[in-house]
Amino acid sequence: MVNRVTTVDESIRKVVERAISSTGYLPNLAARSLVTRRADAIALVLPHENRIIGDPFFTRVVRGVTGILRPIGVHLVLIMTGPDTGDQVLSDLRQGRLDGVILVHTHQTDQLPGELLRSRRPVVLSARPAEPLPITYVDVNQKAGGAMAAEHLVARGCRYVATITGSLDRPPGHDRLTGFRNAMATMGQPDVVTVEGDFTAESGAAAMEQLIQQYPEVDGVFIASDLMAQGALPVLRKHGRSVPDDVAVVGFDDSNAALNCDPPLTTVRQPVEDMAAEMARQLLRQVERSDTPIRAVIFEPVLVVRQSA
Amino acid sequence: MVNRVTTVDESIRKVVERAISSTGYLPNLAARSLVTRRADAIALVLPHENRIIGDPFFTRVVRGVTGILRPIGVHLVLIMTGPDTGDQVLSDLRQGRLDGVILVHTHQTDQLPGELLRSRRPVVLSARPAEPLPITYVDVNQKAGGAMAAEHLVARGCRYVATITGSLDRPPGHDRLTGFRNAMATMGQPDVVTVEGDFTAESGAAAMEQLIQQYPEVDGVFIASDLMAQGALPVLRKHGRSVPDDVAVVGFDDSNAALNCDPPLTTVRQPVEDMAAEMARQLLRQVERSDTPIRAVIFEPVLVVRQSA
DNA sequence: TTGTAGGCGTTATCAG
DNA sequence: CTGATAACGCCTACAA
Repeated sequence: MVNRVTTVDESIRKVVERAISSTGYLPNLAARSLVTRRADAIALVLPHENRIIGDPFFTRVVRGVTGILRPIGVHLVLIMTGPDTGDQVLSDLRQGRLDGVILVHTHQTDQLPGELLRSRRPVVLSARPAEPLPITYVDVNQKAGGAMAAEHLVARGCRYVATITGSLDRPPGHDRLTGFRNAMATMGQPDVVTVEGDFTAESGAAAMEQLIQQYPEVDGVFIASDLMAQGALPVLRKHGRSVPDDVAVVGFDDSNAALNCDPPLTTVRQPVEDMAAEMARQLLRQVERSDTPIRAVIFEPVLVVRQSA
Repeated sequence: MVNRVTTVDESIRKVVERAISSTGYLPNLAARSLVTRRADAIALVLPHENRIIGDPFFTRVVRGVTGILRPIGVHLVLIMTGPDTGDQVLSDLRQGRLDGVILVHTHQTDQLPGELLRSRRPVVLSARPAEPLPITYVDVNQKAGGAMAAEHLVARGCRYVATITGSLDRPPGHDRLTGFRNAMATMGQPDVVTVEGDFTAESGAAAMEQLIQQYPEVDGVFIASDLMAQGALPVLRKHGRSVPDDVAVVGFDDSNAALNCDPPLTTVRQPVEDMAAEMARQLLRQVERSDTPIRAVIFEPVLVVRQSA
């Protein structure tokens, strides 16, 4: 009756409600949880590496997820992966402390997705799993993003285009390169110089160093993350190349790093908040009914033009 | 008996434990919570602004707190402040969904600390409250940090020293300046040019612009956060000043921003992980026994010398 | 040492 | 439409 039941006299309801608000009564959620079998809490699981959680990307994920969870009073439990995270999460799920899990940037070596799947718990991934799994995920159209970068560089007149990729063993790194290459090929430049980074600023700097040695005539670079671009720009400057006049640079993500770059970075923006909100929605749907069909929701990226290209 | 009871035969205990592990039995925590009156969850409350949670500082807080919480199975619930966060948190506390709260970078206008205090719930702040409150907090010795910056700049021979401060209406901003000024005065330079920023990269850039106009002979600057320094460095370059030869720069925080700077930033490091761990410990102590005395735990900063000064 | 009953605060069910 | 009662799963006490 504390909950919304329609079958009550208005008069008596008023009285009770007055009593409630005067007493400051609040239902004990542990007791409720005991019978409803809902924890009203979901976990956001992140790789433990320094960068990810300090990455502005993460802020946006939290904001998007919170936007959905907060209004319905569901808690967001933050979990950084560690040696025994898998067991931890699994038992939290079984113990009824967690209703489901959002896995962000999980590595392909992780067994967690598979285990969660096997135990038939609500799960959503933040990107296409490396190996095909019957699992719901939300992603940005990575290939389209890579293609947008290619088209922008060519359109602004770059003739010697190269790319610094992310980790190629991870789907986003792989797909961005594929999209970029395909688009370049379509525009008559099938052979693009490629250097592999690992999404970090340091790797971006190293890759740019290598790129300049190997391909000094370069006049346009697609760098598969803003963070790598942030590392790469000082290297260009060090070598006396001005951006965008000597070399045009397009990043990926539109993180704060893009704004902190000098010059501000032209980049491919992912609608991270929207994607995160969708992850939350998909997860809640699974919590609601366990027979929810598996889905892949793909968002379209947008090119944000600033000064680097 | 599932818990540690000593009054049991070794033999039978073995049997039961085998059964437990083979069945994969796990106690339902909602039920346990119902009787123990513990949620085994605490909240980390952060200001909602873009920057804080995307700030590497935040990563370190999470890592420190998680280090304490994880081993004892306590959940970390992430809450970004919003219009009604206060009520939300308070009712979560009352409903027994939360055992306590860590307030990070709370603004002085927030009424939450006072309310929590009044309802006698476990709370810990991440810094000295603006107005004196009988509340437990963990902080770095901000003044000592400011003084270290001053001493380093003077020691390396800077004669025209200035500072870009953080928000002066916030204790850290205020205290860093005080410590810096006092130390400069002690070393015979009582009048230091001061420009106020607000801890953001943009404000750092604007402040540096203003500083160069107003005090062109400047050859050493203490910038009260790495993020502001990151914004300020391109401005120095734009004006043809090389760092550290023309102008030496010392930051504060030792966030990743310090490493992403060009050149890498000499900065005052806060032991954020340790501080966060201490916050968790203090909070758990309060959860354990509500008569835990109020404490202020102060950590000492360390100067990290890189290339900017 | 082991077994049993009662209660924690809700929700859900089933007569009245 | 209302009111009583049985779970929910665990812990604590008290008996056996």
